[in-house]
Amino acid sequence: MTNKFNERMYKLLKKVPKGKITTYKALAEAAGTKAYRAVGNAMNKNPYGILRCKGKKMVPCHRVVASNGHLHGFAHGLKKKAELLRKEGIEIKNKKVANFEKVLFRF
DNA sequence: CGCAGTCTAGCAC
DNA sequence: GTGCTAGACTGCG
Repeated sequence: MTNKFNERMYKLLKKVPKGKITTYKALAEAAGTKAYRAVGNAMNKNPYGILRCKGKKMVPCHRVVASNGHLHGFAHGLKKKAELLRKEGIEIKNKKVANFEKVLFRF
């Protein structure tokens, strides 16, 4: 039905600059909801996966982590996402964001 | 660690 | 079309 929730997530996610990340909580609250679960669900089940980062619609789900900076079971492999994040300047340590607070983007 | 709260998508009837 | 289940979460006990 309404893609509004989805679009909101993507928009907010796109608002996150490179080398920065955000959390499900931040996205949900920024979207005006408390459904942190729905945020992750939208990323996973919806058409804008990380693989769409080909220059069109870019939804860097890998830039979204749990509230504690921990990389929760992403869809395409935590390892891949960890490397991607590291490439953007985000340090990953044991599947967690080392400098989480430093790279965390606040809306 | 386990339960409750909140929302979307998918499958069943 | 309506109803129930599952899910990449968070907060509290």
